[in-house]
Amino acid sequence: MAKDRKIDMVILGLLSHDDLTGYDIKKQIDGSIRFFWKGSFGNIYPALSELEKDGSIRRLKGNENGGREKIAYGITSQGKEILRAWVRDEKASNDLKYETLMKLFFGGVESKETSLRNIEVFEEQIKTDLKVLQLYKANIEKVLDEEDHVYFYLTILFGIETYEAYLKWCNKARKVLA
Amino acid sequence: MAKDRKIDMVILGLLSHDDLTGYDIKKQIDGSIRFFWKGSFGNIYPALSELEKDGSIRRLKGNENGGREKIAYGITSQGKEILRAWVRDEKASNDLKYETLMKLFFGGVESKETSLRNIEVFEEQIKTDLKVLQLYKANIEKVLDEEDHVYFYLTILFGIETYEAYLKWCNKARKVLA
DNA sequence: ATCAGCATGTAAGGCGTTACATGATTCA
DNA sequence: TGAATCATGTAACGCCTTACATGCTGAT
Repeated sequence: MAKDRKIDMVILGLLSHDDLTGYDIKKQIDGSIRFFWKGSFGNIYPALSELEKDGSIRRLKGNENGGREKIAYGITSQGKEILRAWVRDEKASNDLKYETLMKLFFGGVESKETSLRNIEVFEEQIKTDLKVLQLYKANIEKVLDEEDHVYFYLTILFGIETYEAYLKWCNKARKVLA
Repeated sequence: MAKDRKIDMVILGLLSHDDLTGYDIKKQIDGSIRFFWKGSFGNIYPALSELEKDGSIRRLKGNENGGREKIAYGITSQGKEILRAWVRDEKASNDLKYETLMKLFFGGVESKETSLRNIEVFEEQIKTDLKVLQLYKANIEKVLDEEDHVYFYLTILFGIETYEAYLKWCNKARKVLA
């Protein structure tokens, strides 16, 4: 196992629900997972190779539709145990890098309008993402009875709660600056 | 200039207020800046060398107290312009990695108690940090009339707003899981 | 005298981003 | 036929973390 490569856990986590290809995994990361973790092909494919090598996942031969090269993976019992051990481990590092906040922190070297503009750009991005989250929320509330959906639901609630806080702050910040 | 090394901007930003040593910079990062950016000695010292080499900062000879080795740096006009150009640049990447959320997202592979525990650990950390932020807030509100303090104040408000949202979410999450 | 904190740096190794390379399939 | 999307990978390069190495200063 890689020492500290969390992308391994994203992969194991996703494969614990379904068999997936690297491309599928990327799509899921870019969908709902991107709100708390990111990944790229140059990241995912090497991780898949290594996870296969040490027996945490296995390559599946299910290539039913013609000659297309498409490699799906499934999790092994070893992989499942590694995933569980990681979930049980209490320590978790939440590493936040807000370049927007940094620009604001040093905003004194430029005009007030510059900082207001930086806040505006941030706000627009948040509004866009918040709409996506609210869509997810509406969709999942229809199927909330299934046990596993609860965990997805909680992460969406987290996103909505924090994004709304961001927007509240944007308004406050505008007033303080003015 | 390094391509995409934001620690350069932290350094330039701090030096735009005061002359500082690498050690001072580290302390400031570990203080108020750590809420939106992090840095280490292995990060800061090489960055200082390179910033000096391309003329964005300069080494100051002010070593008044005896033979102690202590290297303070000051920003140059070139460094100030680089900092300003970066602040003016609208694009900013806010890169958030919440391992806690990831553990929760895949919480279905373990017991409900495990997820509740992970939430609890997160909550405790947030409560600790929120107290620090509220202290900062109280202290800075005494001197808010100085123009430059406004920017620091805004970042503190950001932290408080989001951390309070985290705590609200923790309570919701507990209810949803129960 | 000893220990915590001040102070500067280097080295190894790991991780990730970006760009590139390649080719198949689907739909207009 | 051409473009978009599906699909897998590699290579270069850069950045950061961690651990290590070294020595001074101030307080008890």
